[in-house]
Amino acid sequence: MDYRQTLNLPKTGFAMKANLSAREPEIQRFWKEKDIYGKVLERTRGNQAFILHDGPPYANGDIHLGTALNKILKDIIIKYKSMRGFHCPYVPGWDCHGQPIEHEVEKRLGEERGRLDLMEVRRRCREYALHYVGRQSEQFQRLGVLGDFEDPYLTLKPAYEAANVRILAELVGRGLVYRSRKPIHWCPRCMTALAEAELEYREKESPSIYVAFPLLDALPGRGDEGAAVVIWTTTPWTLPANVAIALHPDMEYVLADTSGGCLLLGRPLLEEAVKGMRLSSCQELASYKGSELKGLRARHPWRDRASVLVNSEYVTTGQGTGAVHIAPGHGEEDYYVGLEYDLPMPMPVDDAGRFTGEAPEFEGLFIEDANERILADLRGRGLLLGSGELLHPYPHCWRCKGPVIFRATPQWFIGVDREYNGSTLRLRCLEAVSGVEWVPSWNIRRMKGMLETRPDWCISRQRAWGVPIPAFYCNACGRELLTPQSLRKVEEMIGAEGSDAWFLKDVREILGEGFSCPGCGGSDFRKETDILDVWFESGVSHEAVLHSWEGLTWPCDMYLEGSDQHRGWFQTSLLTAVGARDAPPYRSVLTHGFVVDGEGRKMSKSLGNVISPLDICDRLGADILRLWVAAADYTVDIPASQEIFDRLVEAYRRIRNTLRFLLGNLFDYDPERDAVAPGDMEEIDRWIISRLQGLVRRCTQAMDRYQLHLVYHALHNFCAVDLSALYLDMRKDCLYTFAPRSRQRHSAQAAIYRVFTAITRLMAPILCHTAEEAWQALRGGAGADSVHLQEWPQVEEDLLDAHLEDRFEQLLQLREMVTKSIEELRLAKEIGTSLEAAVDLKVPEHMRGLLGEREGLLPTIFIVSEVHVDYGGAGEVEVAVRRAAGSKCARCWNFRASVGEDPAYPDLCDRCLPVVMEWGGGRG
RNA sequence: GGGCCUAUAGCUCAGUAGGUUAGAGCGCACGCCUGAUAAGCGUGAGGUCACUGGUUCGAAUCCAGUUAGGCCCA
Repeated sequence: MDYRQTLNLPKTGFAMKANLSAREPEIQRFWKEKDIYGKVLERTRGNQAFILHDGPPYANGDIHLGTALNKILKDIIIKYKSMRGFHCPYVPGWDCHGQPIEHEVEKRLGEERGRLDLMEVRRRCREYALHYVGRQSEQFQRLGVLGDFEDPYLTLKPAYEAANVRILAELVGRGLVYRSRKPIHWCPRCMTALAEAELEYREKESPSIYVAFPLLDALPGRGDEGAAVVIWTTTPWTLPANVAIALHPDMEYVLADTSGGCLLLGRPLLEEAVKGMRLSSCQELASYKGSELKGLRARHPWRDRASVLVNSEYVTTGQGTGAVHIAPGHGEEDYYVGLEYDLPMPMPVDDAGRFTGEAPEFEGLFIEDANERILADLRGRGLLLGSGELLHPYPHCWRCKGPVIFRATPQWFIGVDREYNGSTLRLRCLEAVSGVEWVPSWNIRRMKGMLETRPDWCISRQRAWGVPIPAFYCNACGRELLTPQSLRKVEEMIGAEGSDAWFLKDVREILGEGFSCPGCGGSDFRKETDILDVWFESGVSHEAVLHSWEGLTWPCDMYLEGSDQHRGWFQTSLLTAVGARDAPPYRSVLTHGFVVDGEGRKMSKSLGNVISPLDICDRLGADILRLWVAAADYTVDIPASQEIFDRLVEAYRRIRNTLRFLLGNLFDYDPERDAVAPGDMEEIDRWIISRLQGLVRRCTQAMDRYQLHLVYHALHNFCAVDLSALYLDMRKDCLYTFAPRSRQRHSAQAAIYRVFTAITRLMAPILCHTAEEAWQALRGGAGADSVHLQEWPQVEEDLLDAHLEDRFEQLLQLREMVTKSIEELRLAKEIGTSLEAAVDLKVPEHMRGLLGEREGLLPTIFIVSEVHVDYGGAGEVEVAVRRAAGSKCARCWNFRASVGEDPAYPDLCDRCLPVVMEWGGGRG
């Protein structure tokens, strides 16, 4: 007879094959239909808040692994905190303005470019940004992220735009905003500023010249020998704007008597320079350290002012003479040297790249055309020591393809060292940083280091797509008008109508009456055309968002972004918050590393090692991606590779099958009807319940420290070892073969029920879809609550039984010896399954305490048919395994002497016989 | 070149305050089972703790340097 149907074999609709790519969208629909996000907020309303403020990704392109990692981390933390009872509204946001979008739109315009007016460009940029907001929103939700996706914050919304002006007004009120010049990339043909991303680097042939700057002061310890310091440059046209010559403080400089005169050159570059200038003789006279020469003056080729020798770490030994010509208006490094030494910044070049009256010798000439004249002039003065041509990579304009230049233009700045109320923004920020919790903790070093060295913040951009810098200029005297009062007017307007209004309305419409120039008292103004740096825009998100969505708080509890944001959003947010609101906008800052490949190298198209999160979702499922996030120690680089995902899929399967098996054994269990209190459970069931408490404790501690990978490992280990390899394997005999309503089986089921309902909740923040699917499966689906509406499991101290666990630890050690012995027999082909084995233990007397009362449990622990214990052992435990006596019971597969005792059921053992009788009776 | 950080089995991670033969899971190899079955179980083999030097009775752990890699800056 086939006794299969008399067994309580597992039954469940929870499929072994996950098919996540199809199932997850269904679960997400379920969340949406039931408004689970709203219900979670409802459940926690009135509780303490935990606000994670979303850093806005840029609305350009599809999400990549890094963006996915970031959003999943946030989502896991929010789901966990919500289950812990915190009120966690999550408002996702997008960075919608800025040069990359404008550049993309312009590229697509093609022929139309140039014909479109500013407003049309802005309209198209807006369309473009909103398109990608929609797209990324769907992609984020596909990852299982829950949040207020119906009403996200967008930096292009009027209310958000107004916040920029509000913060700016505060900064202006504190005297932190000023206007000054700074060199930027400039295309003299298009007459426009260019961003780094708009540059195309190509080879260019430039003049390569050596120029003598005769020293006005004597060298230390020497008389006046008419010595000259020699510079090398590829941009002769920047020489009229020269104000200094930079030497490396640690480099050695040689004074040499040469065929070209008495020259000062850097020692490491001496040979090359002598060759470059074709000098026939060169005799060393003296040598100096760069730091010794600081402060000496040289004669400028054309101006009355001296060119002063300064020290700079920027000077390299790669090319040139070790003496670098400095024109602060024509180079970024030059600019910083200028700031350091408080040098003047002449700018004799106009918008069209022509020399102005500031360089009368070359006035009217286009810079490239002037090179020749400059060379001739220098030669005439005897200052040109050598000239040639050089092919080198040089930035070109993406539009007209011509070479671009560095040119100082007026910009707006936030001064970090301006004093107000007895301190500066820099110092206040440094102070504020100490009150913030940095995770990992060493991030405070990085943040402080960057704050200490950062320059003033240039917040203006010569662009169309963004929020205007709402300044006015007096048409009479040119002076700017930017006051808290004028800004309030603009804030009102932008808040009501959006930033387009700035461009559409004239000054009087915006300002109204009552404003006059602080310089000349005039009342005729024009508008600034620059817009704000997008970093300023995202930097005011705390102001724009945290006050404006229900339930959010200022400051918030956490910012969570990649470690690159120390220089980005963490810092810009801190500057605007401390500058305008006198406090940091966040209580804690958590950072993660960057995604790298299996070899630890960064992901890049050129390396061909890029993995798309959307592709992973389609092929493997979002839960696999979430498992990847949870499994990695994200404080450092996060590796991603095919192999890693393969391993994660295996791990996922293990967890899923464990859930499935648990569910399968609960098919006939009713927690109301069949419950068994832990105190009444079988010892083995109390053991797994106790182990479960340890798991809950470990997971809770790890989550509280944001150490997700410890949760993953703990959960996986629990499923693979405690449950699959041990508890469930040992308990199958009871679950399958005991009478369905027997006390022992109910005890096992009650334990399994507790385990199941706990681990599904433990994994819910991470495997949010799978946990939901399993949770629904337990209740048969319809009308069930979401697992995300459940509370995080609590450690039940009274169920934690260290003594019991210790006892089981010893039993499991015995088990290990037994399984090894069984394996020997199996290898010898004497037995197959362990139920074919009988075990004889010879143990010392002192083990009677451990084993005496548990002899009946030993066959279960070892999963064998028979165990005999002899307490007459001397020292070591001796294990002997032999084939079990008796015959195999056709139902429970144990080997029993009792099989065959009942002629009506000759293949049943005495344990199965009554169960079958009852089963038959129950059926009849 | 500068700042911050990382390096433990093929993979993901533990390794508490320097102290026995460095752990886990997965993968792999071999075997078992066929009542978790595109599952489950057992046994086993894998590590010069990146490298070099130092401190110490003793270093994966502390210090210095080197190499490789990441982020930011130049």
